[in-house]
Amino acid sequence: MFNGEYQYKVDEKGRVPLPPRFRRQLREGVVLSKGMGEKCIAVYPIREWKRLSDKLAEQTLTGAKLRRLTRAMHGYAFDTSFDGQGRVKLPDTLRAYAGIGDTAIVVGANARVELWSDEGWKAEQAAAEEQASQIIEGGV
Amino acid sequence: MFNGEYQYKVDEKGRVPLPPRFRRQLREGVVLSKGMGEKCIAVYPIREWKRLSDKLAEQTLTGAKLRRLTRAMHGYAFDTSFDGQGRVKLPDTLRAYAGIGDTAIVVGANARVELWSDEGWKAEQAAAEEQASQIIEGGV
DNA sequence: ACGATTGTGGGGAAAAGTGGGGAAAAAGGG
DNA sequence: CCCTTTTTCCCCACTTTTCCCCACAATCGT
Repeated sequence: MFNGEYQYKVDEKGRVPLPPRFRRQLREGVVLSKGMGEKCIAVYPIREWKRLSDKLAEQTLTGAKLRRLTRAMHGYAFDTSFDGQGRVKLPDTLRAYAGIGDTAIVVGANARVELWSDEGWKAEQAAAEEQASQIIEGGV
Repeated sequence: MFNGEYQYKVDEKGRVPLPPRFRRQLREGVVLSKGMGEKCIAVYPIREWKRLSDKLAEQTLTGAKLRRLTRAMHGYAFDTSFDGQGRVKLPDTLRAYAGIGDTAIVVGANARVELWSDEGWKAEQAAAEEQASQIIEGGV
């Protein structure tokens, strides 16, 4: 269970610290991947990643679709771990995809962690707030 | 289990490095073949190749179909290994088929590895992402 | 106020990416 | 069949990048 929002610098070597509170749950390894749909990097504990992977594998898909899904899942995935200072190196492709420059917003999102650029996160926040108010107005 | 996306140069002798993290799983030998359906080169660990090959043999397929599949599988297959620097020589036919010029994208796709041209991979990315988001939105 | 933890930076050893040389093998022509 | 030419394969070498460790300063908690 991850929550909270943290801002960190991305150093010249492309490393981003993970919040100390998160580290215990991520010690066994992490998988970086594209945030599905959103322009961010998703960080999964290795176990959670396997769970998702298995779940998708259960889907009975044939031929081309299965291959595509496999590619989408594993092609963007990158398993790694953090260094002694609790930092992970971001692969260039993912960093570019999320538009992360020299600062990154680390967001706890329940079972996963997300990494955002400042601008991306602001936009997402705005969108989320908008949607939330709509739902609340509507009577949930 | 292969994952991640890497870009490499293809040198003048047609050699492509395999990502170091893949090498241990490929040390016993690799089989290069046509990506089934897609315009890429599939790279299988020799064991995985044998498994697929056996699976194909078990299938109760009638004459012509079985022969076709067998040809498709083995006709373009090329078993080889990588050199001391972790590079494999791409057969010209496969290289031409995948449209690989002087750079190649190496993609981990679970049990196999795929080699793409820059353009081919971009196109496939778009298609795969589209489909994946549909499946994910709809299911998990 | 003090100690422990954390954010940030950087140095250095090791590994990886890239290119090329030369021997062995294969192919081709006389 | 043999010699020449080309290709293949293995190894060496250089440069860049990566990874792991140490260090300092700021912060937090007690």
